[in-house]
Amino acid sequence: MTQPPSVGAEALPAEPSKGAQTRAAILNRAVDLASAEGLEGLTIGRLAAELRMSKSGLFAHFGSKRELQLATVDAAAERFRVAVIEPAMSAPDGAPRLRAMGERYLSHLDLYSGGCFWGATSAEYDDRPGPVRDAIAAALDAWLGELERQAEIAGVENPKRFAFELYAVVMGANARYRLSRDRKVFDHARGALARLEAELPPG
Amino acid sequence: MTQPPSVGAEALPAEPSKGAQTRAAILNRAVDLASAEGLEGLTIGRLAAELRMSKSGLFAHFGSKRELQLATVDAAAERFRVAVIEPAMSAPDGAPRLRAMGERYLSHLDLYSGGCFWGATSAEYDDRPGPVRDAIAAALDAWLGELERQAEIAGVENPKRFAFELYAVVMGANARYRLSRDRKVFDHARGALARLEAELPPG
DNA sequence: GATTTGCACGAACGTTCGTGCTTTTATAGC
DNA sequence: GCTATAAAAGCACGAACGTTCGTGCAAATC
Repeated sequence: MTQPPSVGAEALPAEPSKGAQTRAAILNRAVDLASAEGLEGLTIGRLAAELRMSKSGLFAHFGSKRELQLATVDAAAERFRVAVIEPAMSAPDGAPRLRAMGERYLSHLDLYSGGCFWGATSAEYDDRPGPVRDAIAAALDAWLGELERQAEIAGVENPKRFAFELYAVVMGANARYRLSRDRKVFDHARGALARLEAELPPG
Repeated sequence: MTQPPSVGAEALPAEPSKGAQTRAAILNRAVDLASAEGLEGLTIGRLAAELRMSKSGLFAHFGSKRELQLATVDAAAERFRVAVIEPAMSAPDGAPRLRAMGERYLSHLDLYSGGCFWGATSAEYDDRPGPVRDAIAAALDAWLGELERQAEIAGVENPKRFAFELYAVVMGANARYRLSRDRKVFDHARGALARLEAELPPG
């Protein structure tokens, strides 16, 4: 399971400590749970029970529920980055990357049991001022900003509107699927993305 | 304040009893509160405090929190019907009514302090099976169904996709505005609706 | 081999939640 | 104006929440 200590070679991801491993496992589960129940509905007791550890032991990793929530938002952002942003970054700037972003988003939804983390939590916190809301807003702003940048590169006349529309279509697909459980909405979303793509100037 | 009892004239909204009035006032406030805090975050104690009545007195009107939640969903549906559906119904079938629906939705958001009730609660309940989820899903299905019907009348080649796109744009505008508080998203949404409208066949 | 540190545990705290009872107050018909 | 009934309040409960505390144990350090 664990590597023998390779003499001399000090890789930077150097054998995470037990605590760090536990923390990562907690946050991994926390992201899934919060996607389904929300960050407020995410309860320390239930999280601990699912991971078969004590409330207090889990609690000690974060010190407060707010810190747990903030760490969960960070973990979700990292997961999103790995599953959506980074793969799309290998596509060329502009139109291809926009296409990759949309498609990656739609396909990465299958990996969650509770739907898109951001769809669930942004609706939950849009009226609850504080650091949690700020963190969620910052993550979404970053994604919208990237979409807008790529739309600009692609030569769209109104990049902000284009970014909004792409966001609305994929997030709407998530929301609609969660409620109807009809996978046809993904076809509709892909159709909408294709229509959006057709708007891009040739180049 | 109260009208003198007009003799002989029995209007159908016949002087609601005290209890019915109180109940209506409770639900009116409950819709606003749930739009901001969610139907789970909606607490009987807080609702009672805001209406300056006792927890138990308010509670007696519904018998359980679940019944309060269901009644709140119904009240929200009624509010939506009055503010969006009915006014749009005065527009002719097809394209004009679709335009009215989108525009009415966007403008009716200003009436809420906590954003669109359905945007908040559908995300909250999409993973909580039960009658509350069913009621929310039914209300949204009804709206989507109406949009689809009008798109069909307007001669759209794929009414389901058209309805989804209209839904995604206006709901996305709500979600995006709640988080960014930038009213420009409504301009983007109206631009997207115009582009969608341009897709309609002439007639 | 002794000591310190990192992690996790169980028990208990105070608070808030929904809910059930009983009593008081307000309303509406004779 | 009295009375039956409906509406609201008062009070207490059990459960679940986040949080604190003291303790046990294992690995690491000296």
